Amino acid sequence: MPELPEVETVRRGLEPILVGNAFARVEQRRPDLRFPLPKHFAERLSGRKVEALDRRAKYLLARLDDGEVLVMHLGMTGRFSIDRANGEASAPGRFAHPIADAQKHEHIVFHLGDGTAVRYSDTRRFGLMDLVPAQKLESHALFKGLGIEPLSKSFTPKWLAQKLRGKATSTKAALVDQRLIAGLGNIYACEALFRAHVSPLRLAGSLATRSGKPTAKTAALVAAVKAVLEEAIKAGGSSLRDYKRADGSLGDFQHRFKVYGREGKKCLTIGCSGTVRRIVQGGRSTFYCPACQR
DNA sequence: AAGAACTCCTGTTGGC
DNA sequence: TGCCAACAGGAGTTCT
Repeated sequence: MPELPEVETVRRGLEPILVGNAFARVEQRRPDLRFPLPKHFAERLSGRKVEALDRRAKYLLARLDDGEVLVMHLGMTGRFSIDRANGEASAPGRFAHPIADAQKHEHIVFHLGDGTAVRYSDTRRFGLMDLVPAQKLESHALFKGLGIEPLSKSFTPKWLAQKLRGKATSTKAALVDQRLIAGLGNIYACEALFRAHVSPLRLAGSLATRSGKPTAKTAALVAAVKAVLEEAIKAGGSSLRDYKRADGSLGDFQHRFKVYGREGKKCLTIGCSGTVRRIVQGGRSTFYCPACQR
C-alpha cells in the first residue's frame, strides 16, 4: 500500500516516539511476515535503544545502539499504531485502521521503556522485518540492487535518460521498477505520468535520444515525479480503504489524485477533452488520458 | 539477460 | 441473500 510519501509520513510520525527510547519488550505473535522473522527477533531487540529512524526507498531503518539496523517494509497493508502510556491510541503518520483489523492482524508489538506500545499490523502480510548489521546494509540482498532516491539531487533528466536508454519496457513499468527509481509505486507513477503528459505505454527507451540525452518529456517527467512526491508528503500521504477516525488522522492526498481511480471521468488537463482510461500493465491498474498523454 | 508472468495473503466490492 | 471473480498502495521468484 504505502509508497514513498506514506512511508516517509510514517517515519516522521514514529521518529519522535522511537528515537532515544529503548525496547523494553517485544511481542512477536507469529514466526513470519512475508519472510521468516530473524532468529531470536524479540530477544535481540529487547534492551536496544533506537538511535535514529531513517528511510531508504519504501524501507524504514531503525538504527540500534548495538550496531544493528531493524529493517521494516510495510508491503501492501502494513501499519503502525501507537498506544500511549496513558492508553490513548493513535496512528503515526496519520494512517489509521479499524480496531477489529488491528486486533486480528496485529503481529508485532514493540513495548518501549516509557510504557508506550508501538503496534504493527499487516493484514496481507506482504511486509517484512529483518535485523542487519549496519555495515552490511548496503550489500544486503534487499538493498544492493535498489535504485536512486527520486527526491535526491542526483535524480535528474540526464540520469534518467541514461538509465532508460535502450529500454524496451513501458515507461510505467520503468517508473515502478525499484532497481531504477526507489520508492515510486503504482499511484504516484500514474500521477507523475499524467502531470508530465507522458503515456504510460510509451517505450521507456524513447525518453532518451539516440546519444542518451534527455528529451523535453524526460525533463517533464523527472520534475513531475519530484513534485507529486513532495506534495504528497506535505499532505501526509494518501489514505485509501481506511476507516476514517474521529481524530481525522488520515492523509489527504487521495483527494488530489488527477487520474488514479478516475476511469471514465473527464481528463483534468486544461483544454483537454479526453476521458481517463484504465488499462492493466504488469498485472496492475494504470490510469491515464490517451488524449493528452503521449 | 531483459522483460513479463506468477506468487505470496486476506479482505472488499460489484455483478449475476 | 449467496457466490464468485476481480481487484487492492509490493516485490521476490520463476518463466520465456
